[in-house]
Amino acid sequence: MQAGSPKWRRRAEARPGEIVQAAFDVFAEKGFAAAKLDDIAARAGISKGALYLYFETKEDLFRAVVREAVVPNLDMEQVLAQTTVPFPDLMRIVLARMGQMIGKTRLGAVAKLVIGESRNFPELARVWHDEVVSRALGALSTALAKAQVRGEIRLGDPRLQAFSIMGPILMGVIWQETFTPVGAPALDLELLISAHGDTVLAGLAPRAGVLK
Amino acid sequence: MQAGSPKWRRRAEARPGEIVQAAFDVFAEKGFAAAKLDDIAARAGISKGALYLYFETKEDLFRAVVREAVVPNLDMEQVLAQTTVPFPDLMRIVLARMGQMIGKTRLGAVAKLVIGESRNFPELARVWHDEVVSRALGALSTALAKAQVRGEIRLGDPRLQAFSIMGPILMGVIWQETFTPVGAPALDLELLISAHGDTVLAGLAPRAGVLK
DNA sequence: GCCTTTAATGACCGAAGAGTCATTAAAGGC
DNA sequence: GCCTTTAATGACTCTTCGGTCATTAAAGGC
Repeated sequence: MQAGSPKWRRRAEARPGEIVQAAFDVFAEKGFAAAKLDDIAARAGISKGALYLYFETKEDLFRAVVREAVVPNLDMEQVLAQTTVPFPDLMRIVLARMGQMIGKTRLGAVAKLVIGESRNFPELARVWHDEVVSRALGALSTALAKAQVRGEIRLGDPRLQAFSIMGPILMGVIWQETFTPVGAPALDLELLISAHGDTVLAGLAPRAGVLK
Repeated sequence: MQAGSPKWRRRAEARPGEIVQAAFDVFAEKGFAAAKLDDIAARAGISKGALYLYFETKEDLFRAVVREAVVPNLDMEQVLAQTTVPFPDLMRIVLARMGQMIGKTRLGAVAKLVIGESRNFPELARVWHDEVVSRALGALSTALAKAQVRGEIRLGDPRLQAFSIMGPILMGVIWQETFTPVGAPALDLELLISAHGDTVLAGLAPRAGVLK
C-alpha cells in the first residue's frame, strides 16, 4: 500500500449529500427492492457500514432520496399567482419552466420511483401528492379559474383543463425515461412543449369553434 | 380432516390462467422484486411448488404476466384506419374506447409495472413499446397526418399532436393508480376524456386563432 | 378394485443481502 | 509526539425467499 494514500478520510459533513446522490442513482435504476446497499455504498465511495452512520435503514435512505427531490418545486406557484400577465403568456412561461426543471432535476426518474413504489411506500406518494402534484395542479387550476372569469379562456372544470395542459408533458417524461433507453426514438421535450403549447392554448381559447 | 374434501385437485388446464391472474395482482401491488412467490401461490390457491410445474422461474412468470396484458390492444388500429369518418368523430370514438379499455383491463397497473421495471426488464419495455405504444401512436399519427392533408386539422408534427391527445389520459390513469389510493380525490376518467376531447379537438381545429 | 400416471405438496437447501459490531485509523487538541 | 474522539471498515450473523425434490394422493384406464 502506498505510504502517502490514507485508506479513507473523515468527512462527516460531506457524506450525507453524496450518499443520497448515489442512492438516488441506484434506486432510480433498480427500484427500491432490487437496489443493493453495497452498490450504493460503492458508488458513494464508502463501505456499507458507513451508510449506517448516517441512515437508520434502507427504507430510511429511500425516504430521504424521495423527499430530497421534493424541495425545488415551490417557485412555480409564484409564477402562476401573477395576475397581471395575460393567460397565454403565463402558460408559456410555466411550460418552459417545467421543461427546464425536468432537465436539471431528473424529475422523470423520481416520478418513476414514486409511481412504482406508491403501494409499498404510500406515505411517500402522499407527500409527493400534497407537496408537489396537488400544489402545482392547484395553482394551475386557480390561474385557469381566474382566466375564465376574465374571459381569457373557455369555461370548464379548471382541474380537468389542468390535466389537458400537463398530461402530455408527463407522457413525454415517461417516454424518455422508459422507452428511449430501450431503443425508441428520442423525444425533443422542448419541441413537444412548444407544439403542445400551441395546441392546448388554441383549444382553451374562447370562441374557438369546436369541430363538428 | 373431512372425509369428503380432497386435499387438492388436479386441474392442469385451468392452472396457468389462474396463476397469471394471481401473479398479476401481487406484482401490481408490490412490484417484481418485492413480490413473494409464496404470496402468489397462496392467492392462486396452490403451493409454491406447483408454480414450478407451469413456470420456470419468477422472471418467467413475470414476463408471462406482462405479455398477457399486451394482446387486446390491436383493434384500435382498425378504428383509426377508417378513412370515411370525419376526424373529430374518429377521435371521440378512439378516446371513448380508450376509456372502456382502461376500465376493463387494469391498464394502469400494467403501465406502472412496465414503467417501474423497464430498467430491470428492458426487453419487456421493448415489447410493450413495439406491440402497444408505438403501434397505437403510429396509427394515431397516420390518422392525424391524413386529417391534415384533408384540411380537417391544423398542420404540425402528427407525432407531437398524438402526445397532446393521449398524454392527459395517461396522466389520469397514473393519478388513479398512484394518488387516489393514498387519499387524493378520485378522478372521473369519463369526464376527463370528454372535457379533454373538447379542448384538444378545438386546439387542433384549423383556423382556430392561437391566443395572443 | 388395482395400477399407472402425474398433479400437487411442503419440508428443505443455498444464496443473497440487510443490518451489526469489534477493530482500525484519521483528525485534532494539547 | 501522545491521547482522545469518532469516522470508517469489513467480516460476521441472521433472515428471507427463490428454487428443489422426495413423497403423497387424485384421476383415469383396464
